[in-house]
Amino acid sequence: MKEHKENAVISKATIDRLPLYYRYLKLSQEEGIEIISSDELGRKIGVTPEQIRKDLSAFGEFGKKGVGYYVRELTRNIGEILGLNRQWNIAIAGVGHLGWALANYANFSPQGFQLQAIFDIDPDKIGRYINEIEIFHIARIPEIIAARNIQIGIVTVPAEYAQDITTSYVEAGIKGIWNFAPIKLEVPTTVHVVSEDLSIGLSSMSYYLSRQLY
Amino acid sequence: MKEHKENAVISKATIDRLPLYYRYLKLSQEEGIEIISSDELGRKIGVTPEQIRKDLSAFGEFGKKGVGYYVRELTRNIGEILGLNRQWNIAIAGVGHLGWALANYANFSPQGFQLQAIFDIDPDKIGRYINEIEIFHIARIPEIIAARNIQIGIVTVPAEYAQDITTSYVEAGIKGIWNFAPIKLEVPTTVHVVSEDLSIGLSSMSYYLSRQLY
DNA sequence: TAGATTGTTAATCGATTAACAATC
DNA sequence: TAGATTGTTAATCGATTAACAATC
Repeated sequence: MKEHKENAVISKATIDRLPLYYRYLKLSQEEGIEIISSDELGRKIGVTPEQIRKDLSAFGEFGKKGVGYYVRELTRNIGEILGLNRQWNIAIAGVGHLGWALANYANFSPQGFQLQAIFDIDPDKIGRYINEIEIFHIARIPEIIAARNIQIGIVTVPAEYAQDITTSYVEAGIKGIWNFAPIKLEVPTTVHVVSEDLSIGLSSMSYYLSRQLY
Repeated sequence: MKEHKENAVISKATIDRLPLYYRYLKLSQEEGIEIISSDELGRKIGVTPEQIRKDLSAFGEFGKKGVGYYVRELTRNIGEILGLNRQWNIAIAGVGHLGWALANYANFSPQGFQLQAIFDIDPDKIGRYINEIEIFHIARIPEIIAARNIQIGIVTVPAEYAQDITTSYVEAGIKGIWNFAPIKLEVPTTVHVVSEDLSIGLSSMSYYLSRQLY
């Protein structure tokens, strides 16, 4: 197999599609499928085969001409590219409805994301457990983040507290923020922020439905 | 004021930024701010001023040269563009952790999104209420969607049931699907799907952190 | 060998950024 | 008037699609 092209700059669009490929490949692997073509994969996840081949080619040559991709091998390769072959320790700040839902999200662990701590400010919640993970007061963010080697912090606090929590996270050494608050977070360039702005989806839906409905 | 440019094709990127503008403008309005420049707005939400002006220019001329935008007027205009000046009736299918969180999401109603029904298959949940909204058996989707004039259906069922629920929704007359299941849904072209694929954010984060961390 | 499918280059498409005239 | 800021056109940048040689 060829070497990865380590120094090329990869587009964000490509990176956002890799998890899609990975997920479907893993499913195929579990179903015992050994080979898949870019055409087949593309049809299943809604991406053109050219796009898939282009995306993958940024990292190396994973397929066999005239044959397709070996599912097990490609899965392993994409997993490696995405850094999913290691454990990431994560924390949640804010046990509202959404934080609670995320704390219960089983989807984390299979991919190496391990919830290690939960933070809130409500005295009634502190000391309780969600799925065996303890809820701590937010004042303990510095201590716990460091002690448990947590790299990723989830922000599910109300918008008005989101920046403060983020700052605490960053000062505690967090390297990635998964933000669900509907504001733009200020972080140093060394910290990576992924924002899930849920209300945007609904509003854009409203736009399209308005135009189409009558 | 000038006429809107009704027949131009607007990019999806533009539409996805409008809710961002709208939200910040609404906040500004509540704070009593009367005028805002594209520069100021852009700084606050992390979009370049040129981009904002370009986006808005697709719909009309909403600003005053040398002055900026009247907050109240621009808010109203964007709200109109997005179709937020009317009520949208929505339903949720799947009362797992995420469905439950969304059912409790207060963010809906202020923008005219009104939760009208919840569906699940679990006999223990049927007949119960979340925030005064009743949980019905999914078999009643056709009846309830029609009776309550529900236009938008949320999908928070497990992946393996997501397509069936979607099909039920569509056959019942739903025009928009807000999908949280990690699969590609098949719908007629007349139905608009917005997907929130939460696990992608975490995986792409893993990619960036891997590259940066050591 | 013939058919299938990859990997990659070139062409196209679309979105962002720069620049600036218009004008408040 | 001078300074500020919009709206828009042109230039640039980036991402997708098309095409096809390579090869299994």
